[in-house]
Amino acid sequence: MQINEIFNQIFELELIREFEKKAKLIFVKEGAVILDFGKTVSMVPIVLSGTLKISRLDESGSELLLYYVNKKESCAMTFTCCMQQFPSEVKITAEEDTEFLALPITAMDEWMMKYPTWKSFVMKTIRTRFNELLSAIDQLAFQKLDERLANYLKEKSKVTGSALINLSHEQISIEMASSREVISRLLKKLENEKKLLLYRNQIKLLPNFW
Amino acid sequence: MQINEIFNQIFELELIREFEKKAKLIFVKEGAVILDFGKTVSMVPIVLSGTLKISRLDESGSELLLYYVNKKESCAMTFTCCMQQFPSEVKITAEEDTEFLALPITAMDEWMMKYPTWKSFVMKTIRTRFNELLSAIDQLAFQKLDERLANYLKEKSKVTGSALINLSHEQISIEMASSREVISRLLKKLENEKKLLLYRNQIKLLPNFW
DNA sequence: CTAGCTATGTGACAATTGTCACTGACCGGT
DNA sequence: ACCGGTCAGTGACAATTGTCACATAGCTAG
Repeated sequence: MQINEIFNQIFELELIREFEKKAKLIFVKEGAVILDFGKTVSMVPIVLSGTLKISRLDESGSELLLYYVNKKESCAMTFTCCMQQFPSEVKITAEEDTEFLALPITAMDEWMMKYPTWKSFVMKTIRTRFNELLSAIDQLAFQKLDERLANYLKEKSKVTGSALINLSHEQISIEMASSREVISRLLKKLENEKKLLLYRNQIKLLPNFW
Repeated sequence: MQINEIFNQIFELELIREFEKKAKLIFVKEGAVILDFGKTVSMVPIVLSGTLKISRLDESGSELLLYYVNKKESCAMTFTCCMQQFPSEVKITAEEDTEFLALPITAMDEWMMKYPTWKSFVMKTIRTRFNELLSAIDQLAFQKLDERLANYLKEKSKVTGSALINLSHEQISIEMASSREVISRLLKKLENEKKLLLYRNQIKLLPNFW
């Protein structure tokens, strides 16, 4: 069975059975909002295929990309929020068409006790997400926008597994909490340096970029 | 007994007995480095009195204050690092003379299983620290330096419980990953707005500041 | 009291980023 | 092929932040 195939290297069979019994399988289209900022966390997602995007909003509507949740991964902040019934501090969006298991929050605690693999999965998730937030902080505090942009493009390329990035300059500027014109300028600079090619709604990273 | 007094509202007696048996009581002077960036985490601190400062460094030696650990609190990142034996991503310094318990990392896991109050303490710590990192990100991404500075001063004042802040402009600029002259300028502006008074190595926040 | 260190104040200027205004390019639907 | 919308390019300028140079003030050890 599909779920089994995906997780049998990570979790014990018994836990996978629990997934099959208690989790809901959900399919969302690219762009769908799975959990909005401030909403109550009602489940913990664990991705089967596709990618979820975790981002932070401020009052004025600006956005900032924090990290991606890929296949076999989950989001640390839903763990900690849900275990104590707090509203979400982040927004979760489908970066592409995505299939995930919605784990019931009521089971989280029980599974932590019962399944060592689940506990270590939770701990590992928390640790890696902490590090991703620290990395976001590093970039904001210590790097200039051009370095951040290069990094952003590398991340996108890694997530999609392609050197082609299908985004408008405006979308990029939103995810980086900057402005469209600035991003256009910096991209143009990178194009002049022969590191990438610009098209409408698309950027092609050249070998030189890496 | 002292430890009991501090923690008997939070933890079960049996766990406090474990503290007394297995934890080491450590006293450090202001400015002491408890754990340096990249070093192996050898214990989890839990503060009895005073304050620890958690900060992030980059390669070039710049620093950025992340958050404080006050009385009865601990640092989430040492939990997750130590449970899986990873090097520290942050630097821990004594913000003032501080007394803390050094909990043995070997006991963390066992206590999580055995003491519900410990488990919920860990979860609560992780959640609040996540939120503090998110708040740091918010400030870096969405706020200007003058707002960040005002916020920084408020935090300092809250931690020390005083409207007098004993820091040079240079120290502030380091913790905020900015430069001395810029901080001087912004402080001067705040002084002109009658929000604070500037002295050598000291800043006095006025009622108007809040 | 004074020499010397450290802290602060400040003007001038540079670099980075953001904003505004406008142009033309591209693209899908008719 | 044309229309209307979205997207990208660009110059001019503003705002923010960083850097440099130097002056001055305050503190402390001797």
